[in-house]
Amino acid sequence: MFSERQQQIVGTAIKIIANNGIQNLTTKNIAKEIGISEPALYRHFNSKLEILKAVISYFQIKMQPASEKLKKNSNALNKIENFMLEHLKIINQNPDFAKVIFSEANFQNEEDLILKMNNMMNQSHKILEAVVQSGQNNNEIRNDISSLSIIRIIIGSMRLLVTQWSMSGMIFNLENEGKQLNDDIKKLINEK
Amino acid sequence: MFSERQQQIVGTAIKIIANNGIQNLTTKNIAKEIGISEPALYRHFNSKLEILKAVISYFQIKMQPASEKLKKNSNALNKIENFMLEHLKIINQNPDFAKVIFSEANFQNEEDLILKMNNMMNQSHKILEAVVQSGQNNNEIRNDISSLSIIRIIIGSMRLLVTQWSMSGMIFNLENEGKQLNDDIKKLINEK
DNA sequence: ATTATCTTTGTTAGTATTCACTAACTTGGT
DNA sequence: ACCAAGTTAGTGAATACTAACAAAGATAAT
Repeated sequence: MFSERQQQIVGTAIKIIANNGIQNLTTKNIAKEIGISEPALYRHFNSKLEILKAVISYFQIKMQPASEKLKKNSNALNKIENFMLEHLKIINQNPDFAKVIFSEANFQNEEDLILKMNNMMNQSHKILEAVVQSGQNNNEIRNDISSLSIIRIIIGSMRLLVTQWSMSGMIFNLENEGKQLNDDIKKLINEK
Repeated sequence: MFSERQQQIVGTAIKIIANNGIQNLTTKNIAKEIGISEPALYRHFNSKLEILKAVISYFQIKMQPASEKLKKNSNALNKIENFMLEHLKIINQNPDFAKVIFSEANFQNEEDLILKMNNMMNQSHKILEAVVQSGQNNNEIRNDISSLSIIRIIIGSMRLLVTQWSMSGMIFNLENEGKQLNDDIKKLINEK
């Protein structure tokens, strides 16, 4: 789908966003970092917006394995645990992602980008909702709490954890803290 | 502290960020929206950065009442409930805030702004932590869950709720959904 | 096999536009 | 007469993007 040069451009864009903020994501900076001229970029992407779209696609592809964990055959709480830990594992392995994720607000006025980003998020939320509800039907997850609240708790706390990790300069172990958080959530929502 | 004109400038900046994204927050747009010339802005602020700092200060002042709820004399669960609901009430009354709040990533490369924003958040987290821990000591809040996880759940789910509300175009009632979320969190963390 | 052409990917040198900000002047209230 | 708060006109720097050309390898014709 993406040529090697295109992948290099996308990777460089992510690196720049992570290190210097999206304000410094300029065609000039991308070209300089790669070591080619600015117009050469336009041989591979029609516009800067196309590059940003590719960044989201790349992100989406990389995060896919986390959503897959929600589909594997297992009980609900295990699926959720695997989802969370896989999610954090991927981010831990690609720390640049953490800062790009939260730039969703920066994409605010680019309709296409918002849609692309929203679709990505809603997708995993939908699957997660089904998992939570089936868990509630099996008396595996507490039934006196709305599935919506449970989802908000899971996704919200996970995102906050990543934010804190990223903003702290990654001084703590993301996967360990994630495991702790997941254990606590499991304790809270499981139907004894 | 801030003159009327300064308040108008800050308010206009917030409006622009909310409606058009921070990329469109330009001195030109602020001036045009107010109906004065661009250089007139510089009679009231030394630079655009100063305007952004004022935006954060304004935000901080407006959000203060929410943190105050954590200090009022009451039991832990009530304090948390009042904190959450007050927070959402303020945001509901100032919908423009929602989009500015979680744009901390936008301030990424402005050291001063990051610090200002981080201080603001850590402040309420610290107070919340004390409330949760005292609740745990009083056997009011479950003790088998780390206070850190509880805080992440409360703040994380609340932030996600606001994000969803803002991204959905505010189609649902933020305060009602907040009440529901808080009820569910209370059920989860209270020590029966 | 050699030559000719095409395509891909790069280059240098520019474009118009926009940005935050400034210089110099004006006006109206105290 | 002074001063706060406005104006018009303009600055250099940066931005996304383009025009025109160059080189080199693949493809095709002779």
